[in-house]
This record gives sequence, C-alpha cells and structure tokens, in this order.
Amino acid sequence: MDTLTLRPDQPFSLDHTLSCGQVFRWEKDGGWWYGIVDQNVIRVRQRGRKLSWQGADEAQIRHYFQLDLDLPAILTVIAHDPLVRDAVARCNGLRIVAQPPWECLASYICATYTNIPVIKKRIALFSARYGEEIPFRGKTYHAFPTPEALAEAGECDLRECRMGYRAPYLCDTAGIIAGDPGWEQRVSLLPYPDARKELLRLKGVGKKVADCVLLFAFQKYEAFPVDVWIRKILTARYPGAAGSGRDEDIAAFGRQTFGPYAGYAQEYLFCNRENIGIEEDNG
DNA sequence: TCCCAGGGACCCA
DNA sequence: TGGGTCCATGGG
Repeated sequence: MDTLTLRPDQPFSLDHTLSCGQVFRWEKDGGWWYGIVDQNVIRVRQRGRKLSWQGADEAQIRHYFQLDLDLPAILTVIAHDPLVRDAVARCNGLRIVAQPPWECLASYICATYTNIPVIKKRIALFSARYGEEIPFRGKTYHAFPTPEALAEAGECDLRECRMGYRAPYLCDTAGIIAGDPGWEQRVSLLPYPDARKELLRLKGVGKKVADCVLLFAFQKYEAFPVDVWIRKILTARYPGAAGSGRDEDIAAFGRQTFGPYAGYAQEYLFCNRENIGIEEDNG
C-alpha cells in the first residue's frame, strides 16, 4: 500500500475525476476505485487529503491524475463565467486525467452516438476478449487490447462485441496505429490545430472524438469537445453567442471564451450537465 | 413502443 | 462548405 498527502492548496477529488465520464475502465467497490491503466490494475482510495493505492508507483499516480498541475491557476482563468463557476463549485477537485493515448483513441471511437454505461460495457467486452490477462488480488482483469490485437481481430469479430457500425472504424484505425508506432510522439509534439488534423485522418474520428483524445490523452487543454450535452447547454444558455449553432462555431466560442483551458471548462460543464437548466427560457 | 445517447461517414446541392 | 440521412445498440 502506497500513500501520499495531497497539497491543501491543490484541490483533488478522486470521485469527481473518475465518475465524470472521461474514463471508462474504473469502477468503485467498497470505497475503493479499481481501474486498468496500461498493463496495471490499480486500486485507489481517497480519504480527505490522503490518497492510498496499490498497483502503481507514485510517479504513475501523479502523472495519471495530473496531481502536479496547478488546478487553481486554471480555475482562475475559466471561472469568470458564472455557469462554469457553479460547475466548479459542484464538481470541486475534478482533474482531467492523462489517459494512455491508444486506449483513449479507441475508446472514443467506441463512444460515438451512445451513452456512457453502454460504452463501458462495450469496452469491457472486447478487452476481456482481446486484452492481456492481469491477475490482481485474486481476480483476473484485462489490459486494454493493443492496436495489433484489434487489427488482427477484424471487423466481424469486433461486431460480436456489440460494436455495431463502429467495428470497421476501430479495425481500420487499429491497423493504421499498429503500423505507425511513432504516432503518439508525433501528435504529442504538434500544436493543437495540427494534432487535430492528424487525428481527423483516422476512420471513426471526427471533430468531437479528436478533441476528446487531445484533451484526455495529450493534455491539449484548448480542445473543446462538442457533444449533444455541450451543444444543448451552450445553445440554451448562451443563445446567439455560438454563431449559427454549428458544432464548429460552438467549439470556437468555447475556445474564445475560456482560452487555453477551454477543455477544463467543457469538462466541468459536462460533469455538471444534469444540474444545468437547458430550457430556452431558463437563462 | 418510443426516445435518446461523450457522432461520423457518405451523399448531394 | 453545408445540410440531410443512415448507421447498431441498449437503457430508461
């Protein structure tokens, strides 16, 4: 068991961070969160400012949860907006994690036009089938499948994992990534607009998926993913501000309004989506 | 039964 | 470029 004491001036909420919808391979059981990151099963618990875990070293924990990122400085930039300020108050301590890029890319290809519980089931299904076994505390978990494993599985087999029309997209992209081991570093080094263009070349990756991957895996915080929730919230609460209401106009509005940390504003709004009135006369 | 969900590809004007 | 339309699936 490893522990660290969180700095009092750096808010962190394990619950908000893992339940806000940015990750799909974590489950809470008996006060502990269990998740699979790369080849590690991690269980982690927060009690006040004390963080305890097994299955990773401290550097991995600090990186994954971005504990050394100055969150109050970011919130100062984005919380000038009352809607975001309210979301920050309700989702205090939410941090955008640093997901493994391939896992994040493949996960969000699976996440189109569906809902979070279904996404989690779908990913669990093909991870159990194609991911390497990892024993942990008497149970067997599965790593996220490698691009090689998913490319080899083929479209038909992926359809058996309830992937539906996403199966050929995932299979195609898995093949490209498997044959391009330098993609992660290349995307990482590109500025946001160019990194986005690079991801948009992949099958099953549109603007929203690309922005999610850049935000959740590459720490490009100016990315502002526009999904159905964000579209509803912004068009209802900022009528006229987001241009014609096209997703690209909404994303541009987000980046202009919240600057280099637009993605953080987006994630707080998404986390607080159930509490934000979206009726048109509710503004 | 119907509607909706962390959308994208494809077609057509 | 921009606007329909279709696509598989499962939860509520």
